[in-house]
Amino acid sequence: MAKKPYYMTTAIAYTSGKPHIGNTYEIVLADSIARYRREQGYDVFFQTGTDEHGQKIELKAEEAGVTPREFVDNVAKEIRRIWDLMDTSYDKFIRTTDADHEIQIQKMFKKFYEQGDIYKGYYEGLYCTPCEAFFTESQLVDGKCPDCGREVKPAKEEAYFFKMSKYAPALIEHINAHPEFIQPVSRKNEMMNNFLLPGLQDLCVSRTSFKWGIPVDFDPKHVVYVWLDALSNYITGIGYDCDGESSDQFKKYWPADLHLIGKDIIRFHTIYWPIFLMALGVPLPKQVFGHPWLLQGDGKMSKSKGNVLYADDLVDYFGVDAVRYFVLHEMPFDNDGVISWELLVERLNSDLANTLGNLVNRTISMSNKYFGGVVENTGVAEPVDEELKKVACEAADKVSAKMDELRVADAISEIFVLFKRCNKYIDETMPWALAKDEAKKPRLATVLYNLVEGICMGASLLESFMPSTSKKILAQVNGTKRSLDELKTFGLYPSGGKVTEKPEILFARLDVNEVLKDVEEKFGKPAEENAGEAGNAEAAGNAEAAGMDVEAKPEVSIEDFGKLQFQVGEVVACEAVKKSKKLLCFQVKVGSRVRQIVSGIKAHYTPEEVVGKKVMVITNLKPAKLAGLLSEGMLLCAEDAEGNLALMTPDKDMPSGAEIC
RNA sequence: CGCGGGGUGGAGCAGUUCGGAAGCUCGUCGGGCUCAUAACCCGAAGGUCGCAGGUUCAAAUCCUGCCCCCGCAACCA
Repeated sequence: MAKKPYYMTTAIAYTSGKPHIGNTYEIVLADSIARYRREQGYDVFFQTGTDEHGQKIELKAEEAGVTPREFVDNVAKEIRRIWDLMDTSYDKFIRTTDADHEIQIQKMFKKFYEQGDIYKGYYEGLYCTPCEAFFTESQLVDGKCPDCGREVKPAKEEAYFFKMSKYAPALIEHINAHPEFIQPVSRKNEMMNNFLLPGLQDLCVSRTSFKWGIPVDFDPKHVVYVWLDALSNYITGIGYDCDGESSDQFKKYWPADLHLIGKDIIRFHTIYWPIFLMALGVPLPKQVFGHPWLLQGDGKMSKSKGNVLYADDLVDYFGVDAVRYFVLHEMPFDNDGVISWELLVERLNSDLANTLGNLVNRTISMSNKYFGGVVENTGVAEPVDEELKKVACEAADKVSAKMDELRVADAISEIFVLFKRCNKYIDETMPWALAKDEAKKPRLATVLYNLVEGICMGASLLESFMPSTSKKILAQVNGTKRSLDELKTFGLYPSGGKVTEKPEILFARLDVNEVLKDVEEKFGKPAEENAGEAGNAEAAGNAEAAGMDVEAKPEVSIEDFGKLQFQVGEVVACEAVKKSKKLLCFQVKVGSRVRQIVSGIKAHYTPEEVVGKKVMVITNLKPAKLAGLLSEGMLLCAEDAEGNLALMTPDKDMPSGAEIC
């Protein structure tokens, strides 16, 4: 009987930079699902890849002084290196810069155009020529360009639009008819209420403002909107052809069984993507699952705080499987998870070293000590064995039930229930006591047999989540991996098998403080302060004594420096910007002129306390519009590791307008 | 009134769909055991389930109002 196909994908990673642990989480999650589905007998095709077009990448490449192509090649390589490091079993790694993908996108775009789903229209607005940007009436400042303050004039720019509204009713019907389509279900209402029911606007699906994208072949000054480009990877990657020459692979695997994505991009996957597919006449994917996020313990991951976690750094400390275990275990079904060095150490110690590693180690040690490593089932059963056997035989079904709901964290927990039960069984049977009585040797043999068997069963289930640990354990006890069917039976370990003489420590315990200290040295900053007990005061004290290091910027010449103009300004008025959490709007007198400066320091200063202060201002910064207010310059502040700000003021009284050099 | 998520013993979370004895992991304390990676097993302490009202025989769960935290976005020039 042919295996049932199962096609699943991750979102493709955007190649704007190195992926952090949160991005890496998705591929590991997907991998565990893919592996388990294979275990369940599906013919799985698991696709991941990279999304490589767009203005942001064009800019990043420019900053880095390389071509976009070189830039994405580098990043894609790095992403793939990390995916491989994490032992993920993807079948295909697609890149949106692949030639066959690009050709299909062009064909699709043309098809949409020819069948009237895409029409050429105009993006209308008020245009500022020097800034090359459109603005709406409400964005203007005094009727002028909010960026540069110059005149704007009505203009329109050519663009292609997709008629979303045409397909909206069909999509609404589909979502209602298939409640499992959007997971978790709480997201379904969000999509319906916020986007579908109020009415979809036509989507602008081409850009002329940058070049790094797939050109529209019949109108090359346009490039295809990145989302249309990126989403389509799910079909182009398996051989979809717009002219009806799709591959056998496509026919076999489409529609996809699962799109696994972050919760932030559910809208694109449950509205735009289905509509594009409808327009192509291709069936819709069966399910889109928006997983939660993995957050840093102390909040936002930020490069300036130096606290971004990367998979490869974590792997250096804990190993691949421990990191896999952590991200899978710590991530609940529909809530964000938390990750930090401390939590990682805690999980490693308690679950992996203590519960699992120690179990395997003590079992093998006893087998060697009492029976020279030979594991024999003498059949001397006692009632106490039943509970162990029951837990062992039910484990596979319980794991499967959780996996079918995509509750991966819960599935792993079920496996650990078995390992914990094994540890308990050792205490119940007290093998060391049995060993003292020669007459009880047969019973002792059975006890150890049962333990080895339990470990084999648990290790087999572990394969989807911690593949190399699973292999290591089975190798140490000289067992073979069981299929899910075989896991319903207790006692398949061949009697007379021999375990390894020297059990290797699977997971070594780590000392939290040592790890933190090490991390601090290696990354130059505390990864995270100990919560509680004088942590903050102490941290502040330490920072005071040690100073704080920040990421160094490239050296600049005196000429570069000279381009900036700093002056002393006097705050003559200040008020909070309404509707803004962070901004204060200052009137700063610099020389004879009073200029308006908007600054994000509301959390640190009240308007009253800053009036009258002399401050340091960059006066030749290009004006910008913040919250609709023109800001001409920037107030300089010092910022500490906690993000506290202090305005810079002159040491002695200086007249407003005095140049700082 | 921008969108969204959240506030449950010291920490991290489940439970909220469809009211019905407050649960899990870690930590702490006490005990047991000694095969093992100071590991394992048992037990205990510890919670006004953010606040205030309401519905109900019964509310963490339903309703109303409020407070606080966090993402995203706009606006950390």
